[in-house]
Amino acid sequence: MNDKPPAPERPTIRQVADAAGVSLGTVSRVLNTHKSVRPETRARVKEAIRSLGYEPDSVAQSLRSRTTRTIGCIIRDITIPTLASFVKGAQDELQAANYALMVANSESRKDRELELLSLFARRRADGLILSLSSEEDQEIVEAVKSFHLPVVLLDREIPRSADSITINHAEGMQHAVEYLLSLGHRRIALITGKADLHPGRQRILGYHRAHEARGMAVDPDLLRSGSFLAEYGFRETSALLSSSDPPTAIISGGMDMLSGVLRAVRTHHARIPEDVSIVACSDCELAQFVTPAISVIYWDWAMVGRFTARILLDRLQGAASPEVRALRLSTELIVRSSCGPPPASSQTVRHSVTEAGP
Amino acid sequence: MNDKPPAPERPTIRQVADAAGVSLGTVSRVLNTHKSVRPETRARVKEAIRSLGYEPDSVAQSLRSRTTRTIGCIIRDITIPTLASFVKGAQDELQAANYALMVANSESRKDRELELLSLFARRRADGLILSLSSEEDQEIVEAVKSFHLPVVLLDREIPRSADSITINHAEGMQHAVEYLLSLGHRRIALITGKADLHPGRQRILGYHRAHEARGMAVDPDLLRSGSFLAEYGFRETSALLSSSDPPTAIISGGMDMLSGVLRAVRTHHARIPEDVSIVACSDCELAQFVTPAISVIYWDWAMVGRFTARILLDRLQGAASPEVRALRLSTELIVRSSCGPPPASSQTVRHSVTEAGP
DNA sequence: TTGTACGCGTTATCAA
DNA sequence: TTGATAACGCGTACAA
Repeated sequence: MNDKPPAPERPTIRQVADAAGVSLGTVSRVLNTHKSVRPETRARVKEAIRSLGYEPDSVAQSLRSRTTRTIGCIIRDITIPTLASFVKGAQDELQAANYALMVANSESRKDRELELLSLFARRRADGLILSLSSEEDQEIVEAVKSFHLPVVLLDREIPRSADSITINHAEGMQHAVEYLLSLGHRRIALITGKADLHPGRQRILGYHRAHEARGMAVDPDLLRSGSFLAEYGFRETSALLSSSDPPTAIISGGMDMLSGVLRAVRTHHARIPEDVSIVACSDCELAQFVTPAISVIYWDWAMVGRFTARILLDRLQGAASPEVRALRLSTELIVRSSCGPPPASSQTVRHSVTEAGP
Repeated sequence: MNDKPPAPERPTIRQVADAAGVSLGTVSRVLNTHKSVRPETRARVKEAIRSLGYEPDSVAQSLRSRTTRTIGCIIRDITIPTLASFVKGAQDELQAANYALMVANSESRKDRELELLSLFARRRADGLILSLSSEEDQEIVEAVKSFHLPVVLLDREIPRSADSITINHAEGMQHAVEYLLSLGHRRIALITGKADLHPGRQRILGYHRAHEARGMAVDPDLLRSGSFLAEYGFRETSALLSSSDPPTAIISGGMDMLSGVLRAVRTHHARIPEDVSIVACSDCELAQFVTPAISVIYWDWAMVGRFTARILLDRLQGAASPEVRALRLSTELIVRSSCGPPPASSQTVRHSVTEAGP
């Protein structure tokens, strides 16, 4: 019966059936716990499974079930510590539900994103977690919409087209600016990404709100909105610090921008917080262990990951309402030692500039 | 012929064939560039493919080809920045060769590792990158050996059973210790993992070699070999600093241990490098941006990732010799500001202790 | 050069 | 309760 000389390969359900002296259908029923199997045969089949070390081939299962139990995830760069935390959180949750996560780095490049999107399509991912470089680019938005799969956008919003989980950057930024204002700062710089992406847009919003709440005008020169990269943080911090009327506080408005900002501060031999106060967006080892420790707008990235996975799993298990879900997570201001009152010398300068505002 | 009412799904090769008015075999030949296709029909098929937006289903391909173009990777924790760099490097290389990488965190737990190993088996990974928690545990070693797949061990060695890429920690450590000795230090502590794992074992070896080369005995109390975790670094650093005869230099012998060591140093209000010199193993943002910047034993993790992928790809493409390959990467000592001469007060103490050695 | 038919390992339907 | 059989989508001998 079992005449297969060159078969050192993995056993199939067929071989288990032969070994147990039953049909392949019966083995399948045992595996999937269909009750209609006599206990006696069930035991015999289980024994055969054990002795052969049989494990179902998930590729074949996928072909049949039209489901891969695989989630695709496109992020900027897994090397960014906060994103790694996110990935881990999502992965833990997904793995517990027997799903695998496949992560890919886009480097924020549109071509890579489109490529990866089609990669995940070919690989028949069951769902997608996306943190794309644009919320508006038609090609990308169309590509996302064309997926008839559960998609969760991470810190992005494409209204009415996909579930999303976002951070309340506006609120967090407003609190941070209010805090700096309360310390006496009147020239607070914000360096962040462009307003065409949720995080940049919301941070700018919060920045404005905090000023408005005090009836203060915003000096547009203090608002640097171009990129989230550390390199941009370095460049703009350098420019700000060497300007004729430098800020007394700088907010590093990107999750991995802080190193660039700190590098510039050191290059300019500015002391923190004596010469300039610093606040960063999202916590990291660097912010905690640098001296002085940097105050941050905090949220739990791993939890965001778990939530994201939950949303996805709910959709996949049909346990979700048909409407688009949009979760928004609050932030918390963690005060450390990087903020103090503005240097006394800036007091006079301050006024002349507030007047020079728009 | 094409009576499939509810078919808003992805087109199959079948539908492409119908659309082009050829048989399904011909479409397959076009897709796989089998030359024996008349240019005219080839064009017609390509047009059909384009207009239907057809993409081959890689699940079905996998079932046929018995290959998934997927590599499994088990590491301790993707959250460790250095490992994230490794993963990224490997991923870049693999993606270029049209392979996908599936990463899973083991938290160094044996049960998780076995579980993940069997997960990757079920999912029919084509190859594995493993950085396991043990090189000796029989159950694990057997599980690894039982895979008839290309496997590359990351910074681990199981002789004669799988390719491996390791870091020359012994050499790196020896240089680091020699450097500290040359600064005048005579009581240099090393905190690292157990000797049952390559990195710990090799670091301890290098530590001993550097002492031997100077004819110096090693005070066993200065060698703390228990774990690579930051928490262990914190504990042992605390213990060392509050001992009656503290070290004048401490080597943080784990890729993500530094934060723990630094935390302990600060808790004890010790100044770096005035009171204690510090060297870390493997570079990271933290080491670079903390003040003073920490000297490190450096190697390029992303390159290790790319090499690892290369080894794997060579095997998968049959372009590798049958013998087991064992690549070993050199390290480089990056001197920053965390090391200086030992404090003068330690001079007298030093001698009494060298004599008290084993 | 092109079409047909089979098999990859499952699950599910339908008879027995 | 169980066994035979038809898909799932693709690649490939083999036949035409």
